Amino acid sequence: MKKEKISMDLKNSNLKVTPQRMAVLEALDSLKNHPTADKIKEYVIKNHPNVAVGTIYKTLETFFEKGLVKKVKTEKDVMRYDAILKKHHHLYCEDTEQIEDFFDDKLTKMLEEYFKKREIPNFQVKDLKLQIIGTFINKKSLNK
Amino acid sequence: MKKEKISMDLKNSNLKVTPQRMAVLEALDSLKNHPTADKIKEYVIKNHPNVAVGTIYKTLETFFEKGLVKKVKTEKDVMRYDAILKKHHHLYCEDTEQIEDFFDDKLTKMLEEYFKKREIPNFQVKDLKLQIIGTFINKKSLNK
DNA sequence: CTATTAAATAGGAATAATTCCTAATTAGGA
DNA sequence: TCCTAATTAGGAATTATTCCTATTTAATAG
Repeated sequence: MKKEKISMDLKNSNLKVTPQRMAVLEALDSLKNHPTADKIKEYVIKNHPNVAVGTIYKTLETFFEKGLVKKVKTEKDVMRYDAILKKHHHLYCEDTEQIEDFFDDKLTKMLEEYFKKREIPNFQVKDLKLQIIGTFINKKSLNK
Repeated sequence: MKKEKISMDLKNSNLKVTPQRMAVLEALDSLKNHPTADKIKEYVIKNHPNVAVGTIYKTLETFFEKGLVKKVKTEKDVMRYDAILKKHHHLYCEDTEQIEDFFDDKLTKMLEEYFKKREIPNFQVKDLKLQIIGTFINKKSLNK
């Protein structure tokens, strides 16, 4: 069952299994597309009305420290969270807030290979994330 | 002279040349390493004590829209500004706030080539930025 | 099952970053 | 020199996030 997997994730990170943390993980699981803390808050509170906002922020920060979520950096000034841990890159829409995951093992491998050969002075590379900026071409909206 | 170049930049973007905008551009020029709005504010106000904070934010936003600066978002949740427009990538330190520019034309070209061949469904690529995450190896601090 | 205790949470106040508002000023063109 | 749309000052308002402390709770050992 899903809940058991979730509480496993928590235990593996030496975190106590609390309803609040479960709720945040559920939210992250349901809300695709890199929710803001605000969206997560909304979702959590819908199901658990008396979870404190501060708790949600703290929980997200804890998860981030333990590597259970990642933060997505954007040009906009709200932080967004990403629960998908498989290596991937992001497509950023120039015009909207949309951010999509972009999985491409060949690309990832190419980048890794590149930095195996190409040493950067005084810097040790640990992770590589490509920001692919552009526009989504939605066939339906061509006549806008 | 430098000031003339700056006011050219402004005119080319259809922006009026005002002392406030000159001051912000000067600040961006002097403050290397991706200053926060706060650092820019500090610098501007040192030289022009009665420039309003709102004006600085608005000016930065205007510059961003016109493409005179770029925004860099970090996991620490403050926006930082980047006046260097030559194509480049960024080195992010995992442990500190440090962000460095990383120029590598070969890398840039490799990525561009890759996306010329590799079409992404419903998405038109306009820009590619690599986030290189890792740690700076400072010889002096090895004995920490 | 119960007691213990360190960790986690509620609730809201405090802070920090950024945006918004309006009257006054100003740059650039006529 | 004048006109007008654009810009700015100054500060209030908003928004996102962090911080604080008394209370509660999950995990562990007995």
